[in-house]
Amino acid sequence: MYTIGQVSEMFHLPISTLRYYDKEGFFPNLVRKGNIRYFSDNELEALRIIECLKQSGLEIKDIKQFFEWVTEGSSSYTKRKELFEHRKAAVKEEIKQLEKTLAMLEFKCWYYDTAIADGNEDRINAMLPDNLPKDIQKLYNKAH
Amino acid sequence: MYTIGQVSEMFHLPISTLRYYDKEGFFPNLVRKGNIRYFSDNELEALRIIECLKQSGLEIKDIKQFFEWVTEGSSSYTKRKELFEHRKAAVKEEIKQLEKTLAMLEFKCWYYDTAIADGNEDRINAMLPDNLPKDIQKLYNKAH
DNA sequence: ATAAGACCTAAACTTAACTTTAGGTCAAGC
DNA sequence: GCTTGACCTAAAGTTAAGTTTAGGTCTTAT
Repeated sequence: MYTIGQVSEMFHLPISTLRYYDKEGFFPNLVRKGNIRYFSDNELEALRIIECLKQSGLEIKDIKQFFEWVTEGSSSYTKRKELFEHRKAAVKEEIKQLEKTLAMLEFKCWYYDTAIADGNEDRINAMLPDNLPKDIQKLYNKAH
Repeated sequence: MYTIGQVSEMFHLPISTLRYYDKEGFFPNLVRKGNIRYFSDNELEALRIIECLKQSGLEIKDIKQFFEWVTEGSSSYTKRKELFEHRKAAVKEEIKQLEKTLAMLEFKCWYYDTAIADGNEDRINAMLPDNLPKDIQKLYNKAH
């Protein structure tokens, strides 16, 4: 059993955020003793799920919906599974996007390395858009 | 040369967003004829950079700063390069986080597959936290 | 010559996800 | 017995990144 201050430290989340999550219904089984919240492993796992769904791009109101399904019990297993499948697809897509972004950033790092060495961008501009060094051309094509 | 409507279609961005970016100074070399904006390849590349920096997690005010550096010319090459290096590190970190998130989502998909097959979560809970099937245990450990 | 369609501005509005404020309870240490 | 520190609530405030509104211009098709 942990107090809100302990959980705040464990997850590096402000206390106000934990209270806000509670108000949103994200801890359906949270126990209170004399108005004070006590977080169990159950709530810590809920927090991990919240962080996961948030990182996956889900909005707070839909995370709320998920916890409503949890309180409905086994009849909502299928809905919950579909939610996770959709989030899985979304995260895979997001990673793909970020890899494209990364290619652009790596290209730009080379770009400025070269510009710094040359003192200007003339030589680079002469190589664009398809006479870049082989590895750099790959990055450029991925990013564009 | 493209009108704002054409660029809007090409990049799937609302016209209002392009005007907002312009007002923020993201197109330092944009040409106007009789008050109408004309976007050249130059501005399209600026847009690609904006999208890239935005995806990398940079805030609008810092993207603005970047375009101020661009107008300063070659004296800011080093600053610009450092910006891209930092964004590169940030995106790599973000991808790592998303891969952890993905492990959690894959674990949860297995979890609900199993719960649906069993009609309850009892068997799964008996396996937690370290008697899961080998592959699933890997996902679980990565996510926790 | 008028209606439609693309463009323009300045300024007010929106939305999500918190965060801050103002005020209060309660237990422990000095 | 009083102050400090950790907890509590309800309600107002914040912030970023646009979006919408209300008004206007200019060109082109009818």
